[in-house]
Amino acid sequence: MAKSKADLQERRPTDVRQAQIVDAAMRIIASRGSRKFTAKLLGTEVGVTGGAIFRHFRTMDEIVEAVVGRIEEILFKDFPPEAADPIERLGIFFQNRVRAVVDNPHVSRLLLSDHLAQAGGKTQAKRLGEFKRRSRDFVLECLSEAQESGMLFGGVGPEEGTILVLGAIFALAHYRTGIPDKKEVERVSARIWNIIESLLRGQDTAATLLPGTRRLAYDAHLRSIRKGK
Amino acid sequence: MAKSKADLQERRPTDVRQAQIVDAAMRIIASRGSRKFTAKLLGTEVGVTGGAIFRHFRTMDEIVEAVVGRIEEILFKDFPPEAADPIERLGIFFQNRVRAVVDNPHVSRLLLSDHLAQAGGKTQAKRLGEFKRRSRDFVLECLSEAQESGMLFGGVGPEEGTILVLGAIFALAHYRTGIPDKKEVERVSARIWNIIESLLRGQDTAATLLPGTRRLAYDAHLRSIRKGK
Amino acid sequence: MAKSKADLQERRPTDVRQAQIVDAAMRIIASRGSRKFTAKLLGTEVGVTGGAIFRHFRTMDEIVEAVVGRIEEILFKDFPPEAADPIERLGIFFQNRVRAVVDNPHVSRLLLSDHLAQAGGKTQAKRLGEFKRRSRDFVLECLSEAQESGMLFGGVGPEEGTILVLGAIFALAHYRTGIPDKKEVERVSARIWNIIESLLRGQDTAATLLPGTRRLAYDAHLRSIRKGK
Amino acid sequence: MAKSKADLQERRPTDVRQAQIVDAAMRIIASRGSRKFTAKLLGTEVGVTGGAIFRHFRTMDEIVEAVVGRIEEILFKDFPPEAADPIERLGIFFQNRVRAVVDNPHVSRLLLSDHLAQAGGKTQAKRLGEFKRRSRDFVLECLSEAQESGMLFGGVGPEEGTILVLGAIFALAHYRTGIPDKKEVERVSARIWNIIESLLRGQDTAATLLPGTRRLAYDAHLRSIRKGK
DNA sequence: CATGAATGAGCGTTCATTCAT
DNA sequence: TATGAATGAACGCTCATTCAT
Repeated sequence: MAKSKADLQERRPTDVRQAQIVDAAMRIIASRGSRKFTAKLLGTEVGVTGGAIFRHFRTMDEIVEAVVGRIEEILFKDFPPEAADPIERLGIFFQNRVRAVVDNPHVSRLLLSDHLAQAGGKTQAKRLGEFKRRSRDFVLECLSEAQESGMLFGGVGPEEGTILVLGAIFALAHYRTGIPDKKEVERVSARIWNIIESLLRGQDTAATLLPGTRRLAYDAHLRSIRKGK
Repeated sequence: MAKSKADLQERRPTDVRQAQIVDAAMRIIASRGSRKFTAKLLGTEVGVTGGAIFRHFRTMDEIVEAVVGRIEEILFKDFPPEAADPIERLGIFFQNRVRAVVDNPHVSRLLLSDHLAQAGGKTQAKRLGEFKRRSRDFVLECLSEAQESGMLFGGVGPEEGTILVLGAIFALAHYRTGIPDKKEVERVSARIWNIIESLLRGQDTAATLLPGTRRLAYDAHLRSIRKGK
Repeated sequence: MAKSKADLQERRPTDVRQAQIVDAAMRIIASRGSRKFTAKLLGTEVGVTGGAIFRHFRTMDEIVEAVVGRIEEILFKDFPPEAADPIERLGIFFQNRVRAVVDNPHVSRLLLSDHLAQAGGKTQAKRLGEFKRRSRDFVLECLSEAQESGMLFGGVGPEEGTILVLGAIFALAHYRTGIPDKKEVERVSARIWNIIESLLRGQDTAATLLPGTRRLAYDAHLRSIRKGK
Repeated sequence: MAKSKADLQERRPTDVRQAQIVDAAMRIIASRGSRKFTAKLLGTEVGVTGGAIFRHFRTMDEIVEAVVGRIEEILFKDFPPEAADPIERLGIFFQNRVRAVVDNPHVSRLLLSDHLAQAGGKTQAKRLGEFKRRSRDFVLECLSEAQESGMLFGGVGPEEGTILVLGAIFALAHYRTGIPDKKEVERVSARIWNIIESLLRGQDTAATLLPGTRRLAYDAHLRSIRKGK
């Protein structure tokens, strides 16, 4: 209780401040827009003056760079997943990605919004484009592999599948504007994947909802995530 | 001969200028970011000086307001569609909306990017939120109605359906970063809808790909759009 | 009397303001130092706000560039003089240059002080160095030519002569810290040149003070300057 | 081995640091300009952080004050010289001063450039002005005394002589932009003084170049300097 | 209706100076 | 004695907005 003063934001070492600043930057850019991404507001958010920001980052662009790096971390944690079955692999990616954007609501807004692209220069915009491309390519490859292995139901091509999968992730990320109940989102996202999976495999959707033996690996993954929480 | 000068951008009446300005504003915000959304650049794009902008709009915020209004027009043209069958109705909406965002690439970027929300104040952000809500509610209602009428396949609830439908629209809007071939996007979007529709109706997807009589109304709509081109 | 308002600094066209700004910049840099060379003070001096400066020059460096240009004009007006006799030529240069730096007291301080070199970048520093070199080379060449023609008294080489000539100009420019009486400076500078000339020509100094026929051209030049006043 | 760290710039007593700081300050102001005269750079140059500077000087102005003091030392070392003959006295001053500014190139630039006047406040500017005045007065007095003693050749008054003497010092200090060969400068400066002296004494310059007995005192002084090196 | 000079607020950044460590 | 985080006041520059012309 003698440390009541220390609880306030005073004299943190640079590495701590850097993390705080990157956090604040993500919050600001995502929820208040790149126009509000100013050194002063950044300072206010971490409890220092605007000028003090530049003790920890040389320029504002450097902060954007760090934010983009942080997004990459979040987005591509455990990427790419390693399951033999390409559709299973896709399912793991789906759940990971939904989880990532729901747990980090700023990230999804950041990515879609191109706010970063304008806050940072062309370099950062390019990196962000790469993130999108890398994700899309992964999905496309999973589905192409599935198709080549004859696992993909004839009515759905890799291209259409990609749109459905990525679209569902987008939509789940933007599902509720307010702070969503993560539990609920998780339930919905599980149901969504079941639907997509059965669609891809060309099964009777109803059958998929009563999980059979084939889904064991995926279910195990899901359980491990839940326990990890 | 004497009017050679007048052919250039000089001394247009306010209503003409307003339209030019709103156009330019959409272009700038969408493709160069809200940070570049300045009176000077706006002026340059329509061929006047920065100061002249304020003859036609009192403030920059007023321009944002007009841009939001324009987006509403584009997004909710022919909305809501009027088909008796809720899934058919949804299909028409799907195609209209995909068409709208593909024909107006700025709009899709604008909407998702919340650039407007930051350029304008909270009022505009609210309006944009309304647009999203109105669209989502429409989809949800279509699917609820379908469910109540027993037309919705049991494996897919209205909520999941909504996510798939909206997600697909998102994904199609963002499908290609460059300027997409509209023809191709249209083909893909048609295939996507077929997949979604058969999924919703619980049919064998393959069957849907061989259009039956039930899809006549929708196909008629599609044809009318194509002719309109 | 109805124009009392117009006398104040209000709404001048860019070219007028640019001249005012360059003037003010010279004054400030020369007498208050490059540290005080700020947009705000510049603005105050010409009667506008600091920000308004940038309507007339894009950057502060551009202002420094203009100042350096102005100095070049002042320094190298009527340069090089065209007299057949190299020592006469040198005399004209001497009087011109003394006149220039006495009439424009800022220039001499500016040149010697390297204030400009730091206010501007390396480019401007180089240009200023060129001014010095060009002046020294002219003096050196006059004296070398005189020597080759056998006109230079043996006791004084071109190098020593150059130092005496340039040094005298320096010293006259810095002669009085306050605002000097131009008339007096002119008288002194004429006497100085007489001394230097007779020294260079190896004459009895006293003889030179009683101008003979050989100095007619030079004296004519001096008279024309005096009339031009 | 254990003191390898201590060999670097670490934890010096204040007096040592103060000297280092004044040195660094002179270097910086003279060669990089007063705009670069910052606590941080000063710190870097002496091997500490910017903040540490203020352990040794209370303010930056105090450093400037010390620099000015240092300049005074350099400039007025062995001043005024004590020879009976006023022209001889002047000659000693001349050589001393040329030597001082050539040996301490920073000083000459510092003095002429008024960098200090801007780095410090008005107080320092005044002191620097005093230095100039004191030097000029000394020269003027030597020449007046010579005139009163009938030693000054009639054609050259004390005022004109002062300008020639001070000008030559200026010019020698600025003679070469790069690092000058001290030996050569010394030779040139000796020749220059010979010329000036014979001019002042009204002698045939050539005679002066063959040093006679009258110059013994001065020559002795010169020799003592050379040995001192 | 349009220009272009001006204001004033604000932004990124630097810097002297202070102070807890 | 030194470090390095912080403050607060500039500074260069941009921009929305106003207004005389």
